[in-house]
Amino acid sequence: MTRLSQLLLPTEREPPADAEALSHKLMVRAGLIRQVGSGLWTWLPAGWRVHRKVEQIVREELDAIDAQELLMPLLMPAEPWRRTGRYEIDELFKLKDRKGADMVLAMTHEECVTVHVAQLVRSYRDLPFSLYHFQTKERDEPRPRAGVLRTREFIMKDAYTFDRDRAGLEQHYERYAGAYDRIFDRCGLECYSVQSDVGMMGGFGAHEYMAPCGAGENDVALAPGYAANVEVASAEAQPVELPAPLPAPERVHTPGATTIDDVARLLRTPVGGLLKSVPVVADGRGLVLVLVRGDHRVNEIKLANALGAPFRFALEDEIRDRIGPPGFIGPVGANVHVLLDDAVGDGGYVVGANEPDHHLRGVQPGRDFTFERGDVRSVEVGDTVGGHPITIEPAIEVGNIFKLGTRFSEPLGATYLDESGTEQFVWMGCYGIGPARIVAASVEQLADEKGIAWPKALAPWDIEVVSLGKAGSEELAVAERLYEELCAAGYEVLLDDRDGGPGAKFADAELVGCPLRLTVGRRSLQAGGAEAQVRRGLRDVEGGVPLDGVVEAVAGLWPAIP
RNA sequence: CGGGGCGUGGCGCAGCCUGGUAGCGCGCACCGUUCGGGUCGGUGAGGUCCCCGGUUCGAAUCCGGGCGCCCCGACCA
Repeated sequence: MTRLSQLLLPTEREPPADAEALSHKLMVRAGLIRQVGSGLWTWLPAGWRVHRKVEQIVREELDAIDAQELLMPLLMPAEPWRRTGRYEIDELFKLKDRKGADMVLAMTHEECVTVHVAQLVRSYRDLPFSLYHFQTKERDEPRPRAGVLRTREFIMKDAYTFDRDRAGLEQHYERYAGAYDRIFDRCGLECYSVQSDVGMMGGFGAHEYMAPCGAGENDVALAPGYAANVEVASAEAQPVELPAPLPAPERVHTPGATTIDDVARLLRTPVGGLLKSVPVVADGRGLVLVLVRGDHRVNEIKLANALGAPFRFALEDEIRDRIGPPGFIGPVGANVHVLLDDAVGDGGYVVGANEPDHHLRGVQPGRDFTFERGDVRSVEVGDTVGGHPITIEPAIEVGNIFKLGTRFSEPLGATYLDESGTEQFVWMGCYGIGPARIVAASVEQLADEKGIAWPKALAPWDIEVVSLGKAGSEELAVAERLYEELCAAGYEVLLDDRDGGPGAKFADAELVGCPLRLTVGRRSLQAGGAEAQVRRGLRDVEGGVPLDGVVEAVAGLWPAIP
């Protein structure tokens, strides 16, 4: 049913009072989604059409790389989650069935799929293969937000690959990376594949697919030929004008100057000429003094990777006992291992003197203290990659791919026998896409002040035919005819056959955002046709389209419409 | 989990401070009007004022407790 007079398409003039994000406001206003509870949303008919468009693109591209679609349940026994150590995750919804057995609502399906593979795969002859499904995920998020961008229940396409070894996994991974590029491209989304942190899942490598948009939750560092999550990004730091090192560190009185800014002001030194001393305690390594330039910030993820272990910041007492008075600590003369950030260059730096109210200046790394190097700082706007300054943009993660290795096959016993009859663990990869996020990101990226401007690939309907006449009018009769002909030609068409003023109809059409609008009114009928307007950019098509031969005329316009 | 805010017809809000008949705009229904950018006029329907308890002759309003929702941060397998 695509007559607006009968369609449940509740458009609103005003956005919900509590909406912040553009996509949240517009998707509600355009009648695509409606909230049920915190992080819980109903997809109304128009919204669901868009969601299914995305699903179908994903499905076609995955089928094209020989992935096999199946469907696993949402509700499952807790047992496999205990075995993988993930039962304790706070976001996991836990419940009991009537017999008192522990159950969970799957937040992802590694456990489920691996249990099957453990049972079904016997031999290297059974490998490799890959499976995927579109299934609801349940996650008890601490803070759902921004409409459909971060919810407690959502549909995810999750895929899993199964190989006999690492080389097989690498191949599968590359095939998926290719499919993902094609998917986001077909969706008309601006999207970057960025190196990402493997996080607590461990694993052997991961990429995130990031769609830049204002409502994004992640920050991505971008330069020509470069894109990375700021969590792991590396770049060349802007240089700092530094004095040469003094023949020996000079002790200077800096009463009460416990912050970088205090010291820089007092000593008239650029902030980048100070070294910030950050004492941390790393698992298995003990106390480590991390040094970054005064104008830089320690990146905790990069630091953990550089240390090769999780860490925590040192406590005041530990600092006092092992190094010096907090606020005045430094590497010189301290009996502590030093990790020096890569961005620290040559020159005479200012560091804490390890005694109250004093700093040292003219300090030269290497001469005055020994150190280990590491890239542990967060990149900043103005840093460069390959000579190009980077920008940092917010982005929404619309997909990810992840080399799991044997993270799940080991605890769940997914093994096969190789040619020699030796039992081996299956090597796995996992690959996610959130269709709802693609929808929201598309709205964010392409909307204008009038509303949503769908790309052809995602639009709920290809064409909206607007009749400006009331019931029984010639305008409506003509609009009906165009509608029938275009439908018969294979277009998805929405007909605005409501009794209403032109203003309201145009406003709704622009809000809902179908790529092409045909308008049938008295004016256009006198000109012998229907007016045509491309939604993106609101470009009027010169001369409109004729009443006889609309299908041909639209077919002519269609390829040029974004 | 820390911080802030909000719950009053479908939506957006006022009223609360200073207790006394529950209001406005939009939307909706009907009549007329208009008919190429959210027409105009009239009539009308629609509300447990989030819930429970307390104070009071009387509570949307004051007090206590609870629930829900949003935003910022933390978190995000």
